[in-house]
Amino acid sequence: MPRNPERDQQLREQRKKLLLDSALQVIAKRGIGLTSIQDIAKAAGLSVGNVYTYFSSKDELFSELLRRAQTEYGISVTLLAELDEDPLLKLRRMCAEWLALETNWAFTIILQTVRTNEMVPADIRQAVTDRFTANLEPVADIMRQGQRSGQILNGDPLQLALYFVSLIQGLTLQQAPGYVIPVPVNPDDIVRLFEAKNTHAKNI
Amino acid sequence: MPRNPERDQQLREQRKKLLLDSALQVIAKRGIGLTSIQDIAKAAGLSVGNVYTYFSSKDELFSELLRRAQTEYGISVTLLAELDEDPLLKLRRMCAEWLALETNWAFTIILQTVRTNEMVPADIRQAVTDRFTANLEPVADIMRQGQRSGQILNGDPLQLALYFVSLIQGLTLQQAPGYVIPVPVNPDDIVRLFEAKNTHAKNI
Amino acid sequence: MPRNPERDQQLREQRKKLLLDSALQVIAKRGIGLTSIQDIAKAAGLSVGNVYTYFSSKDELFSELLRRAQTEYGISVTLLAELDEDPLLKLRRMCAEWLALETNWAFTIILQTVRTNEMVPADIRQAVTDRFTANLEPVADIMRQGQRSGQILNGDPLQLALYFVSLIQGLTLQQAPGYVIPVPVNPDDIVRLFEAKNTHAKNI
Amino acid sequence: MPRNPERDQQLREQRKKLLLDSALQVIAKRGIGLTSIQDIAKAAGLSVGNVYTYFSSKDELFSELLRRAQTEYGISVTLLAELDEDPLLKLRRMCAEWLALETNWAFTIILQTVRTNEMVPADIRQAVTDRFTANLEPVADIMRQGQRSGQILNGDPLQLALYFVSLIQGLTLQQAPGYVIPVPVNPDDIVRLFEAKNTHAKNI
DNA sequence: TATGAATGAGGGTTCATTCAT
DNA sequence: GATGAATGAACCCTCATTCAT
Repeated sequence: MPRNPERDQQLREQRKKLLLDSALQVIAKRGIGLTSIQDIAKAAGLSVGNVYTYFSSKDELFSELLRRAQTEYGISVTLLAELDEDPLLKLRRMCAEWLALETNWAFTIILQTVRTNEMVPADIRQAVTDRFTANLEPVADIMRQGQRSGQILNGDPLQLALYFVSLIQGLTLQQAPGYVIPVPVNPDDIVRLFEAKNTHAKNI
Repeated sequence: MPRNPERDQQLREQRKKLLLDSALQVIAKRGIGLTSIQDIAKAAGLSVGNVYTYFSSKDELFSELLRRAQTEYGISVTLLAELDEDPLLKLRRMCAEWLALETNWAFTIILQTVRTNEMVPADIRQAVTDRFTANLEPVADIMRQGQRSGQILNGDPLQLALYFVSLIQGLTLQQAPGYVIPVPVNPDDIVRLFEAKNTHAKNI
Repeated sequence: MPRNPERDQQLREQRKKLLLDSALQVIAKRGIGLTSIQDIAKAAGLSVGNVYTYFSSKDELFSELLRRAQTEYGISVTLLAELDEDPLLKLRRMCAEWLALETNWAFTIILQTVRTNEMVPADIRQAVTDRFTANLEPVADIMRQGQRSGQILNGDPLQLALYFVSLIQGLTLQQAPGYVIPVPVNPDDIVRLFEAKNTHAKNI
Repeated sequence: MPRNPERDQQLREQRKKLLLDSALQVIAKRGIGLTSIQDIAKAAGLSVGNVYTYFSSKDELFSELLRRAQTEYGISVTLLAELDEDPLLKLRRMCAEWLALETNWAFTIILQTVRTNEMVPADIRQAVTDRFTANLEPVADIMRQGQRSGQILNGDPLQLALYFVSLIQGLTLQQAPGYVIPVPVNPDDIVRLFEAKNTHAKNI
């Protein structure tokens, strides 16, 4: 199989993805502060020096990790919003999926770390914040859909979206592995907070 | 003004408080992982070595910082719960106060960081989690009060308390200084999520 | 000359040996308590951080240093014991060789320091003590050989070995470079202490 | 009781002695490397700063400690040498006393540390070595007495004294607390090494 | 490209010594 | 004199990054 620029580029992308996935795994286990390039390289089965072939710095790797995760999340929530389905069910699915994946926990931590850490370059912080804000839109859409059908509370849909996402993220952060708060968490109960007041009355 | 043991002790306490306050400021800016003893000492105007006159290690300082903040918060929310006042108003107050103080922002970040950071020793993490859980109780009490008067949603009060606190903390984390998400946050709207569905209808 | 794993391993071993030799030199001069990684690195012409590429900690380096020295000594004294030679001559040789080499002086100092220094972790101390005790055996063998031929004093051979080794080590310690005690030291005279009382003249 | 210069001087001497004794105790327990001014002060029930009222530096304290110990030892061994007693018995007593006191262990370690450590100022090292050499004299005297009575081996008495003292010190160093070499040590057996060859024959 | 040794800055911590009270 | 807080240098160790092979 002869080398060609296209195939090289493909391999490069594969390696980058491998490194990013490995990074997320390690961070999920060790926490962001204890994750070194060494750890990531080992988890990916590459050498330390080789990591720098694909990412110019640790910051760039983390930044790229966030970019991809946020983009993926944005796509997935946009698709969800566009589904022809009960809005409340959509919220429930978001909630359940988010709380289920352990990697989301790591991702949320990285997100917060980057957004609250002044050591992170301003442009990266800005980019992360912008994507976060943009990703509120599809959630706000779901809220709007629910409001139209009278299933979801009135009020600024963007605000509701922010509350919903903040609640989920807040809960995610409580789930530090091994130190769980002894209170059950239930997607249905969470979604219920956003249901319109007279839902039941109506139904009855 | 000659020295005496009492005055010495007083000065000691003052210095400890100064260091803890400085630490809070710095951590809020840099994040816990990047906050060095050097930073704290500089912020407090002391030498690095002198920090160890008051705290035997960085861990102890952080642990003490959290202990104090959580204890203070616990007392304040307990007092709030015991007030003879509209439960919804109590929630509103909690919410407003929490989102108003910048120190709460720093404190929330530290709290989350400690609970999610493997660099923090396990026993400290456990202690923090335990206090966090204990501090849910007064909030659950408020929920119970509201449920008895029909003002607050039915369901496990402890769970509702966890949701409420998580939501506030989640929102707090979004408020990174300088990179605010362009969505207004309103305590009344937040409390509304926890109101009983047919409150108004009933009352009317 | 391209790199390959074998050659890498070889270089690694060379570097380790270089570091251990440098450490021995420095410790001999400064004493174990005042020898820093910095000193060792400088003596070896390497950077401080690089030392940790080869040894995971200062303790491990010291421990390895002792392990090698004691193992080498054990082999050499075992070989000596097995020689087909006059036992008294064997003792004389041990004595002369030991007092002659300056590295033995350094080694003795380290040995004693480790065994008497609470800064050294307990397990390392135990290992050193165990090897020291084991290395008494070959010397005791020599004593037994001499006792069989009536050339060496009666009594517990292990005890005699301990006395012999302690005497040599005690003398070694007196030989601090530049501050020598003005008393001549003579291997023959030392060995004479262990000769049987009425050996030759009387028996013949 | 009014102050007067004489009494002040007395108190000063008492405090110095207290500090030196405390230092020896602590060193015997912790080892020289782990003994800090703080430890010594605490053991003596004084404050850290106050130690510097009596000794200008840690080095001076250690140096003074050695000076006193060596002087005391010198006096005691001189008295022993002048006793009208069997020379072999004298050696036996020296040996037994030396190996019995735990503080002698600490003292021997300090002695060796100072003599083999180039960080110690040259003049202190020289002084220690000189006193050590001087203290060999009384031991040599005992040897001479024994040689005159035919009880002790022939040869340079000073050399024999050095061997005897080195042997005792070597054995002392083996007795690191908690890591004892499993070989019994017996003063009688040690003295026997220095007995004249045909002692028994003669006696019989 | 791939490797991992090498570097150097920085972090936590200790401790002899000084100094204001 | 007595106290213990304050200082600053030094120590061990880690880790992002570079570089020779």
